[in-house]
Amino acid sequence: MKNKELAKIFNDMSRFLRMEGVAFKPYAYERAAISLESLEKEVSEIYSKGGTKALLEISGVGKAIADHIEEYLKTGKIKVYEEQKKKLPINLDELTKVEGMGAKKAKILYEKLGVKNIKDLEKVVKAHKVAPLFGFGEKTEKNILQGLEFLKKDKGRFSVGNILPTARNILEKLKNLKEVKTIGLAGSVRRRKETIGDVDILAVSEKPEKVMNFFVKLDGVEKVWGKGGTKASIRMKEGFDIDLRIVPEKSYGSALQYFTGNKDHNIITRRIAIDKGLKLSEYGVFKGEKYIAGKTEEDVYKAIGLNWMPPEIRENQGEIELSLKNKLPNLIEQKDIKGDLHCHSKPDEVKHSKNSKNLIKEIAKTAIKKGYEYIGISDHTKFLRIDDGLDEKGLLKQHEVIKEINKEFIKQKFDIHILHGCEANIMPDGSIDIENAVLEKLDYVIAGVHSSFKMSKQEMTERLIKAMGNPNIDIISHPTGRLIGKRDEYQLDFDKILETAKRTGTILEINSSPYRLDLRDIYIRRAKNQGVKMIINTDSHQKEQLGLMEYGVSMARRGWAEASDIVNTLSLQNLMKNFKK
DNA sequence: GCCGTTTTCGGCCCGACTGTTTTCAGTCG
Repeated sequence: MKNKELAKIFNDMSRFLRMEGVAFKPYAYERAAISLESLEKEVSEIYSKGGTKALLEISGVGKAIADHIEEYLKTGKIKVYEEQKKKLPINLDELTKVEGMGAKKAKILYEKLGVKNIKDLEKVVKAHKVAPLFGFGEKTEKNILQGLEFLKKDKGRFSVGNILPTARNILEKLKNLKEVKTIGLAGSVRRRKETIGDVDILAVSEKPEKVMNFFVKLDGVEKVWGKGGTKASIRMKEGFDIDLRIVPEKSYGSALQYFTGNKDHNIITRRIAIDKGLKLSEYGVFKGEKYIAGKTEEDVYKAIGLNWMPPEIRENQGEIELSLKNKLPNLIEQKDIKGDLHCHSKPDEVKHSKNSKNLIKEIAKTAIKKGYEYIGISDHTKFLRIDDGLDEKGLLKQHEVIKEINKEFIKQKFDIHILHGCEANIMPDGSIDIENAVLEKLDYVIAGVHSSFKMSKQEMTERLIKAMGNPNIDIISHPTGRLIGKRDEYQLDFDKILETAKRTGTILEINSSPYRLDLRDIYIRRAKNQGVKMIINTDSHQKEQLGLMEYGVSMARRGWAEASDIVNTLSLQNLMKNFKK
């Protein structure tokens, strides 16, 4: 993990240098940081095997930075960095999160007003001490204040599950304008990041003013940040921003390429262009003044010697290297999914109502519409009293109900098979809240942690390892327990979890709920690399939520998963082979 | 500070927009 620590330090050093007005050096540190972040090997390992000479092999690392790395590995500190921090003891990470605050402004505010962090910033802004400063003004002060309030309200980022439907809606409205020739989403929404800062939309139009005027007057616009000839930016009442850019038709592909990739991906692609004697910008690929490509993304990547790659992986995590070698993964797609095994019905109906079949039938019919081959009902179990968890008796009764529905469906020629499972609870000691004798009778069993989240890393790891050792537990639901923006993942030795999953043949869930998205991308990639099987489920509590599958699939794609890594891409028969009994 | 089919010096990703200025710096993506 030294790679990450060093990357952060070099990023900080880069920003310090930028604040001092030093030219070009910041780039060098930034590049080294990017390089370290995407390095596959541990830098400490590289150093222990080959010394500073081996460090020089890392791209972006030269003599000075190699020395810094060596110093850090030996002493845990880098002297010049510590000195920089002493000279300017400000929390840059925090301050630059405020919209409109960059490194230079932060430095001035520290020197003139002693601002070290967000709290200080709020104080001086509210006391109107900022506006009179040279280079600042009334508007800047007001913008900083708004930026601060925005950060407080929702931490500045929104769940992709909240953003995507609104974004699609607006896209549709713009698409209907006759002045709009082509339009599409870019940015982190297109990459399907779990949280989105703002939405980027790109369009081609010969009458940009008309499109812009329509855009800033859309329903739900709270504020217009700015509107120029080719770019406009609005704040929606829901609290997030949307940027619209109008580009020439021959630049649509290059603009899409540029506004989709994350920063690192773009820096690298532009550097690759330079190495080939070309220039890549949002306007196209150029050789000198001459336009070479830009109309489509495919053209752009091809012009600089790369293969087109799916937006979800454009994060400089090795995709560029693989693209050069023609070895990009064949990512899983929504159409590969053959069923959803984490669907809740209303256990209450099973216990009390005579019509307990109805909801399960509705869920199954929704699944048929989605083209699924199977659907799994997996309700909570008895420990979760608040969610009407089923006890052993209830589960057995539900099992009979589902058997009957399957028989009815066969008669009526409904083309789906309903599997019966449950989502049992993993108790703090790793035991399960339902007797094995009953679990055995079900088609499959999901188990998850729904209580005591604050255990030590060792305890929580042992808790899960014990559950995975249970021969009746097939799937671990939402394995890290995080709730996006609300609750951190619990402490877990994920390497040990992967090792155990592999050894015991336990499947890890990719939970599609936009509030969970758990496993997240980086864990999916690690699971894939270890050969651990995964399943993408919706955890739906209403039949409409079966549609959340797309978020799970996107997360899986961000984790580089292919269909072969995900068991619910298999036919029913082959799926069953992945269960323990 | 780093790098090299423009290779040991000279360039580094790049353009739009805002707010402050009065020709441009800072920020963003």
